[in-house]
Amino acid sequence: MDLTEHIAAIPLFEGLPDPQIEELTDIVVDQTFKRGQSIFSDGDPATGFYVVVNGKVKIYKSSPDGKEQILHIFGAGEAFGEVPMFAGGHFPANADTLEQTRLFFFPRAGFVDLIKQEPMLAMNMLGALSRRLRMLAALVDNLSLKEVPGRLAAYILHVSEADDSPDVVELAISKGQLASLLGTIPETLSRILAKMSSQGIMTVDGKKVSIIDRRKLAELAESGKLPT
Amino acid sequence: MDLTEHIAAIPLFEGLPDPQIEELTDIVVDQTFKRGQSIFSDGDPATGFYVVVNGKVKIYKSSPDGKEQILHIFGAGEAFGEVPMFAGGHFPANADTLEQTRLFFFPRAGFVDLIKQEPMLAMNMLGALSRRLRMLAALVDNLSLKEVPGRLAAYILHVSEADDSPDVVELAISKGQLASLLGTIPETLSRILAKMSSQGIMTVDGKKVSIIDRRKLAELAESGKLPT
DNA sequence: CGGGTACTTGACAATGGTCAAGTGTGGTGG
DNA sequence: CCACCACACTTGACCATTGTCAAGTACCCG
Repeated sequence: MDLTEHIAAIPLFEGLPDPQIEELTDIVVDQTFKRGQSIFSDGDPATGFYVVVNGKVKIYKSSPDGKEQILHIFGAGEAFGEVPMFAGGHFPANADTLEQTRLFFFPRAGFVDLIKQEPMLAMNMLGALSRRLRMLAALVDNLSLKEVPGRLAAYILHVSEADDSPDVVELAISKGQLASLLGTIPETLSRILAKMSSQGIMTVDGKKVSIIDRRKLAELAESGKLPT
Repeated sequence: MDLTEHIAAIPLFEGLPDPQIEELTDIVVDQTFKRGQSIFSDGDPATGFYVVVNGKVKIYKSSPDGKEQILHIFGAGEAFGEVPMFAGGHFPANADTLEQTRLFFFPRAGFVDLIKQEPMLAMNMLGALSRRLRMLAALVDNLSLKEVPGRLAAYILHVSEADDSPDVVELAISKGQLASLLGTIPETLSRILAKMSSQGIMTVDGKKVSIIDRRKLAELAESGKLPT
């Protein structure tokens, strides 16, 4: 699979005529990062945006004392770092790889012109940003209106549903990262997993979570509380 | 000031050629809401989006037991409810007026076509969504990584800076709404305002907040803690 | 077979939410 | 013009959730 095919396969570029795909192929920068490397940091000036070819990237905010809140985790085919192209000019958060990751970097120069010429590209971009807004709104909802057990329940259900609702789901990320995504710390997550297991809601074995009582899980996700 | 002028003055439509402005004038629906009315609810199917002519609108999520988290507050000239036009099809949150408010409603039909024809409109829309993402990312950062005093400090500074940094700022919203915006409740906000006053950081008189020690406020906003 | 990282568990402290009871204050109607 | 009511805000006592600090265990990678 060569560069052009890779680029044509990116959802963001779906429906783009071939000449434009070629144009993108000319400007793309192919980069590979090792696990745990920083791609950019909050406040860095942005000179373009990225698409994940393979691997995983976390977008996160961090506080002076080292705590992190993950905003998104992006996998193959997903774009990130577009916001500064349309507002600001500097990245609004940090990006690190979670594993070895291959990225396509598209320099800003010229890309904006391409959008202006290609309504399809603009629409795809609008769709991508809109979905992202939806996700962030859901995150705020969770952080602010649910307690940790509720957030965890919602997450498990979300993963299960995204995978056609099997009762056994595999966590794609480490528990430490999951804690950061849920806005808590590993200790708390660990305790809550233990409590949910002991209450017969699910079983946990490493990264494998088996849902036993989906109804109780759903209740919990609706801001219900875990009985003591 | 007639409809066309109003529409031409909306930032989202900046740079649009006159014929398109006329087109918008033909499809716009002019609506007026009283204070405290619901414009749409989380999950409602969306048939278009809105622009605030005057007044104030809060966009918020709410939990089954009635708690609310405000995501945004929009004033004159700002658009909201565009997300479902590009992703989903239903609103991702609730919208209520905070005071008597006049809105322009733009039906979805035709609007998407207009975007495809007018790169300028697409760019404006991308800018609007990008700024919104930035704001939400900042909100998540605050909710997750700062305690309430820090969030309040950041809010006060933000308002002050948006107004060219005067030392006396007027709260645009009620303290109850501010509590919801900061992800807390009126009781807690009240206590923290009292504490900050007694520590000589600022004084509060109704909706008027006078910043006394801007340095301490800035420290606090950087995730510092309020000394007991 | 190390050695470090990830995870778990325990005891403790504290932020902030709940419940309850005031204290204004502005708007309305008598 | 004043009384009254609703509503926004404040204050106090209490307690639940969750973060902190400190060990200890399991596990993966080299």
